[in-house]
Amino acid sequence: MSARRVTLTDIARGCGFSRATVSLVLRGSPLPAAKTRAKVEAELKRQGYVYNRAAANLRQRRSSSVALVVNDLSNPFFAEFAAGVDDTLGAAGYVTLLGGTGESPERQQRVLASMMEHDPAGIILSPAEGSDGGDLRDVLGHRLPVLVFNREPAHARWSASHWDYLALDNRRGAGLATRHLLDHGHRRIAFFGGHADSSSCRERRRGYTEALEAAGVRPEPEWMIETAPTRLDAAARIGALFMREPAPTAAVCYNDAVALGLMLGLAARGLKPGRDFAVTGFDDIPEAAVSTPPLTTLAADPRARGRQAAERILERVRRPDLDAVRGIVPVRLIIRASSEATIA
Amino acid sequence: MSARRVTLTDIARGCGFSRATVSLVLRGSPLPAAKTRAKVEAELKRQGYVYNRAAANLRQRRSSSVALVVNDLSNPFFAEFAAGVDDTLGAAGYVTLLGGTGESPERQQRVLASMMEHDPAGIILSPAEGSDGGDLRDVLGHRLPVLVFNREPAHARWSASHWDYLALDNRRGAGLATRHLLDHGHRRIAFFGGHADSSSCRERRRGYTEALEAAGVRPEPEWMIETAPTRLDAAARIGALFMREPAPTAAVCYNDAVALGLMLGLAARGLKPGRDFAVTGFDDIPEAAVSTPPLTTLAADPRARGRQAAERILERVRRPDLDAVRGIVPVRLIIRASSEATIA
DNA sequence: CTGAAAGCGCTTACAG
DNA sequence: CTGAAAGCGCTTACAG
Repeated sequence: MSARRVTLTDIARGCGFSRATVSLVLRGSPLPAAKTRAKVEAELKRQGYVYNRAAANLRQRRSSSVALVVNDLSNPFFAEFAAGVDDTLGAAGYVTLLGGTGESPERQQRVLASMMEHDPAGIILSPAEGSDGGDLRDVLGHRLPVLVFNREPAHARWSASHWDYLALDNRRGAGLATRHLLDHGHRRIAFFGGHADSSSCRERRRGYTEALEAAGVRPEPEWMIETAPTRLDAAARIGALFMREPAPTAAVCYNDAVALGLMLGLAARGLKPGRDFAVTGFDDIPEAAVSTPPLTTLAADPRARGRQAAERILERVRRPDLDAVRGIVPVRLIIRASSEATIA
Repeated sequence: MSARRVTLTDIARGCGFSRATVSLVLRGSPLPAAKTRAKVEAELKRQGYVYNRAAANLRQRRSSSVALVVNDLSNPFFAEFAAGVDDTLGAAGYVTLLGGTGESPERQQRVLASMMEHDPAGIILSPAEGSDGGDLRDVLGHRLPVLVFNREPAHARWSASHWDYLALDNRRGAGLATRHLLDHGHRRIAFFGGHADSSSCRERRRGYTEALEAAGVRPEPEWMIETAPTRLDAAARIGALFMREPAPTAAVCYNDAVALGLMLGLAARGLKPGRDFAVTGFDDIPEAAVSTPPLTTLAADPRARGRQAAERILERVRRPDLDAVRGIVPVRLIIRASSEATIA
């Protein structure tokens, strides 16, 4: 099973050249003579040589990996994002170091510390909910290009730094959804789901509030309802919408998972979403197209976002002097039956 | 931005001990005196030292990574699997090297070659469709613990080797679905979707055929219909089911994506799945629970499979002499409305 | 209990 | 055009 790994020294011995010459051949230098190159290459093949990139990186003080730390890989939005990141990194000759945090800031610290020991060239981080900018700074240091995706960690120490930031246009997206419901005649519109202390939830609530106010509708604080951003918790908290008469006739949901949970909860109460109550989501996960009824939502093309994030990080690896950038990605409204409920 | 990284030598200088002593402290050896340890640890903190695991691995001839190469991360089944793998590897102090192949055997060869240069301790591979066992052997060599998940590559050179294999009980799963439809009174049952040359499709077809025969129903070759294992292609090929009278009244589908595509196609023809035509899937992806109607399917808990795969690989890393194992994972039938169509 | 020296598998000036 | 020597950041016998 485990014979010793073939090294450059074995090749040099095998073909009678020095290790330096073999190294030059390996990396395609024009220096070695064609005849030398051919002999070395034959020997490489003969012995089944595999390049040891870790050793090369150590000597060259470079890195050929980028860390991707993601809050929840089982969410299709982040899985697509990860696929996009890996596409672009792979094409550029980098390998992706994957780490999942399961939305736990403590676990995130451990994962990041472990990543740092593996010396990545840069890091793409979709922070766990409740991440603290100071803690992140402590573990990531000042030396490494970092791109933060999707959520802004709490605390100013972070924003004062030189990290890139890429996020969806949450405010405008929620505004689009809210206006869409207003256009269908709704006036009593709730904002359902999400944790009020997460940056994306705050921004979406803001877009919702602004759209209401622009239409002359006064936002009702009781109708901003917090839930965990999951289907289960959303379904459990649906009662909060109907505490008082008159109840809302529509809800802008924090994301698709929440919207799907809300639709299940409505059905359990004998209300048919899309007919008796209008619902919108956010993310356009695959389930949105096949739910009952299909879900009106906002699409952001997470795979393309992943590619964009990876390109940006590679850019900063090549040019560490580059200024940090805040990228806001447009989202587009996908209109489906869940929001077509009309007002009696 | 980029001051030099702090090394063990810097720490040794900073606190007046030798590098050897600092190294012992770092790795928690009992040799250094408590007082020495305290001084070294203070200096480590003061300078913000980060361990360089690549250098340590080089010296120790060990590896602290495991490669995870997956055919399609945007498929929630594999995303969950990846999350499970990463959970277990992370808890054991390993980092996950992620690589996606997009179902292309050529790209898979490139990704695997790149992984090999990063010297993983082992590799978990969910092969791209059409993978060749010989090609895999060429790039992976004989030295590395390998676990193949979900699909069996073509060619005997592979099976003669010492790789672990972990797959769902495709045969029994398809048999369960087929018997379920037979129990509902169906006799004209198609097997819809998948590529006939993939191992999982062959096994599922076999389970289907055996269940029919056990019930005294003769399988109809025209009703084994090939498609790409995607929603889109399945929807496009639905006509093949209705070429000839009498047409089937039910279909065991290769997987959930195919089943969802079939249901869309049925609806487009004015047939209501679950009332006019019975459908079953395979995988229990999240969409299965929220489709119209909800999809009867087979569940295999991909996250638990990922953990299982990672544990197995770590076991073989610790004990390279271990014999290869073929693990067949049970699946369970989840009954939902899509299969409740009754026969007139 | 601590330190000097060699070595993991590469690359990089520098001679020749 | 090719080779001998030093060094990347660690660890590991071996002295003392």
